[in-house]
Amino acid sequence: MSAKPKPIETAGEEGQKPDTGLRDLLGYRMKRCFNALRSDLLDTLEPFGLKMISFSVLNVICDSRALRQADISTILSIERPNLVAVLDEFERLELISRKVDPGDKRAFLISPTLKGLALRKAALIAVKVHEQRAMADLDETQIGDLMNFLDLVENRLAK
Amino acid sequence: MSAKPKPIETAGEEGQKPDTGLRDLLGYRMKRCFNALRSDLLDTLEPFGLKMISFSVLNVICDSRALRQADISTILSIERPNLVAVLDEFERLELISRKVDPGDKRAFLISPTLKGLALRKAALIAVKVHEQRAMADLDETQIGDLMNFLDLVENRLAK
DNA sequence: CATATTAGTTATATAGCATAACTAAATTGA
DNA sequence: TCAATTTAGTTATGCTATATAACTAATATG
Repeated sequence: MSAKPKPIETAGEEGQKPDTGLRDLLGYRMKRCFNALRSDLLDTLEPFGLKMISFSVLNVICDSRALRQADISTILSIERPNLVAVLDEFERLELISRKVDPGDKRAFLISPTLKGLALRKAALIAVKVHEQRAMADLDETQIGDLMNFLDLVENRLAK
Repeated sequence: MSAKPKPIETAGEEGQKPDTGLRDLLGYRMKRCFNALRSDLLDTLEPFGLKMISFSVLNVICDSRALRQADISTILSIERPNLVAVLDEFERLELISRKVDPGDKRAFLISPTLKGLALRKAALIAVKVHEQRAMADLDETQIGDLMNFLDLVENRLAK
């Protein structure tokens, strides 16, 4: 199961990738892994004109209608200013609509258009293919464990 | 396998974090987790004047002496241009020395100074504390599994 | 109603990653 | 041998992602 290929690495042997010490660190492994995943995901999203953030934003908008911008920020843990350009672009492309909240004229209610819903559907399919490729060496149980471990670390560090 | 575990999501129940669909995606969870980890790690490294990349670079230099810059780039999977400023700063701070390779006058051999070795040692201790905090909810086996899973995903996506 | 808070925005800064193009030195191969 | 190619390091530059301060307009509070 967990049989790790312990590399001993006492002396003499100079491996081609002497990142030995760093390999013990979760942060280092996660950075490497996330980087590979991010790069592949960006390639996957490129045909849809989406990036990581905009993909996430579009998904949230499509899953729960009539959110306010601050809600989206909170849900995705992104700063409000960083959301504005994404929504501006979405609006320009007619993927979403901004409607003034009748009950609070400061706020906008964000809703997906049919075009937005269609784009998200298509992109999500592509992303799921990408994910299956990324996790091809893991079985269902391992995938569940991995997801769970990531949540545990994230929540542990949550301020 | 067509039975999608769709949580129906008709009406009424409005979860506080409706990132439902996204939660199924490894990329989304990993991004959130990595983000939390990265933020905490940056805080950890700040007293040492280090960032994620410079910390990694310093570690590699301290673990295997007399590397060329291109070796460091390859080991850490970073682009050569992005290494230059890091090494310039390290040199300025007298953490490393650049010596022309006698066998190839184009190349520099990078070695840590005593000051560099000391800084890396101190920073590594702090990082290990940070890591223990991050993984406090995981036992040894789970940590090993998590590391392994990350490697599997990274290697699967390696071009 | 005066004050404080909130929603969205603008401007700006930093970290990380990536590519093209340059120079000097080494390699190649005709 | 020497022209052409490749390689090591560098410079310049751009983009994505994240973060903060400060502004405006509207709302909430005391």
